[in-house]
Amino acid sequence: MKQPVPRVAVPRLTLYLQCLEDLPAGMGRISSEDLASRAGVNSAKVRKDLSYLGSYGVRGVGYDAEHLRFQIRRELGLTREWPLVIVGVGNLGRALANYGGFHEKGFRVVGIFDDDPNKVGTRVGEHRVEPVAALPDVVRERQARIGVIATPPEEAQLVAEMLAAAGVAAILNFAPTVVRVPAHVAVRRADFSTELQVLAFHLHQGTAG
Amino acid sequence: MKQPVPRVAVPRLTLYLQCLEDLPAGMGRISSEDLASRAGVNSAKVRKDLSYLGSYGVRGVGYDAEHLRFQIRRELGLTREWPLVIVGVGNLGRALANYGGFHEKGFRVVGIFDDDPNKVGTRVGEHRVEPVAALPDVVRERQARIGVIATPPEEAQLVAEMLAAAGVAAILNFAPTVVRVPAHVAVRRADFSTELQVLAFHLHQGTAG
DNA sequence: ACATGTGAAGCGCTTCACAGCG
DNA sequence: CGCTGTGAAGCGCTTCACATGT
Repeated sequence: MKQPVPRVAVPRLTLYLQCLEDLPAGMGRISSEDLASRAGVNSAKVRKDLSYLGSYGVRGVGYDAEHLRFQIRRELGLTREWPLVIVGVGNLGRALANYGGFHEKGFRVVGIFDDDPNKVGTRVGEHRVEPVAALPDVVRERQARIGVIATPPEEAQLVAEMLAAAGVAAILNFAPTVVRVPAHVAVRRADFSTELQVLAFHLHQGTAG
Repeated sequence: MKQPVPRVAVPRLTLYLQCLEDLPAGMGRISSEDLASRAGVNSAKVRKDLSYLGSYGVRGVGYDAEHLRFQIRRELGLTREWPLVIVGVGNLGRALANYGGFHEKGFRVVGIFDDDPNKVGTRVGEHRVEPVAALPDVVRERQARIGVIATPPEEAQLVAEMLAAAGVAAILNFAPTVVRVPAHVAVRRADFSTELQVLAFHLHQGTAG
């Protein structure tokens, strides 16, 4: 029967979701085998992961692609819209703010902040940059649940504390440093150099045993 | 005795490395307990992870911070420099190219590419943007081992194939799509929306059971 | 006295292999 | 017949708890 989703299955569900959205138009159904090969995992894992959502496949046939998309989105909590704020308007902050897929993926930018007077008041995407001092009020008023840190590393800890104090429940930290926040706030690192270093390790293993 | 590093320990080693680099100046040694609390894991895990490198701690005392940094870097293969190329000069590509920590972290940008004629020839960081058509030759000549995809999703698959054909051994894909490459090429996704969706799931769980 | 290093137990995820069902 | 859904076995990682060493 329907069991709770294991921690490690969550990123895989987002992966399947991405694969389903990249599917050629007119592909109404898909087998676990096909989805597995697109996602780069084995089919038993796909079936097991999908079984955590419920029994939405048809034996002998496969899964209805659109229905499956909806069920994954439902399980991940993406059938509502999560308000988020972005702090830091460098190239990275701009790249994030201009990301086109927010609505489609279940998110909405409700504020973007920087302390550079040359940036405050300018437009980025559909938003006007506000001073960091305005962050606490904005987070509360617009009910932001997620804060994205796109500042230089020196400012990341302070921003994390402001976000936590203002009441966000989760932080995505792009700065190459480790921030400490109260236990009730979830933090994920999205660090470029971590990713590169993991790849370097694989290459290193390949060459040096 | 010294065992091979488990897959899942690799990102944690990079995390410890980051914590060690953020240490207050003049902190010559550190205990597993202290490092664990900075990294947000438990101390037994730190000790176990560090034991994969060898026995570099002193019982009753702790670890020499600088020596430990070096040993982690050695194990990850960061005592050499890995040449990489960046494809796509949008805000994201620029953010990546301007990342200041490449040399310190063990990487070197040897080329940056885009197909927009308005961008080719312009400078980004210390590099001049080259046309994507030049990618295969540049990768070969400058021995790039890693390719970073910072293009729109529509172009990601083609770029991935070019990188693989040109001989990179690893790809870091920032585009929100899944790319397929020959099995001998390692791929990591670094997708903004995946990270947000994982956080959304945690928030969703917290509120809805 | 104190913190590391580590066998061993415990736990959760992966994979297998096939029963179940359209 | 074909593909899903799933108990059960297998595997690898985490955590414990203490022997080890300074």
